[in-house]
Amino acid sequence: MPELPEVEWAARQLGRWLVGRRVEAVACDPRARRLFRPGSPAAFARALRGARVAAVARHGKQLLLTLETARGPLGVNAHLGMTGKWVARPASAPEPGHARLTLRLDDGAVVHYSDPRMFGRLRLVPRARFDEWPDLAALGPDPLATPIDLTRLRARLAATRRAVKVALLDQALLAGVGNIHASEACWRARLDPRRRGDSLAPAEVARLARAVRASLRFGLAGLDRPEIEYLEEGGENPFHVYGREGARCPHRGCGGTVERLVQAQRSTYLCRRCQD
DNA sequence: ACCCGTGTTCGCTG
DNA sequence: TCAGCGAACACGGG
Repeated sequence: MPELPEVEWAARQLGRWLVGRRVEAVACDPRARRLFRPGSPAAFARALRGARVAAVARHGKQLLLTLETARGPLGVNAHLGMTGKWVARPASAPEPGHARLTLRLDDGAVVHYSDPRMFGRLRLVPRARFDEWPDLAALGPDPLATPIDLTRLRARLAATRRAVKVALLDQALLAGVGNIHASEACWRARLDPRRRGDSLAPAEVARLARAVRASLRFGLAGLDRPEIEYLEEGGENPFHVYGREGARCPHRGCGGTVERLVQAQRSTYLCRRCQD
């Protein structure tokens, strides 16, 4: 599920559901020990009970919740991993499958975090000092929130021998680009994803930066419709090359075929005819 | 049954 | 010292 557009969408939903609300009861799945850091699921539940949610923010794929507790501010850094999902339900509704965290709010609503594979994380950040948290400090700039600094991107790509598509997955380069949009951005920029980072000319870096932002905005536009209440699996593949092995390249007049290959243990989709 | 997966982290290697 | 690589994590879906 989660690429950066989905995480942005989750942040907006969480903002609507949680900000200004008090958490009256918390339940954590005791078997999901690896999800809650530091400490145990029970300790996490104790830390959140009675807190009021002051803000929900996002940087890259990291969600940042600021809570006010009796002992002062407390941060929660949430990451959806591969299969994490936040859902709001009426208190009377059955909880979703693989609910790992359940928050009962003072307005009667119930918000669940569900995550079958438990590759996500729910991390307590003391005093909500996100800027001092090492994992977050290591992230690069967020390409959905701010224009891409071309000088910085050029310098960082010039310093790596890795393939450009693999470099795009490095959250220290740009925070939030995942496997889908890395492929999509290379296709939009007509760049071969196997090109070494240090082989790109300045004009190619500029094309790539535009393509990254265009792909992310395109992804968000597909979600940002008021009638959507929950993100569901299935439906049409909204992407241009991702998951489209064997299809015609959608670039006008190209006539090539989308192919799949593997880079750094992840699928890459490309059209060899127009990406070079 | 078998293979695949929208992500991150850790340990090894050269 | 460090960039880069590959296994590991855990489970559902095709």
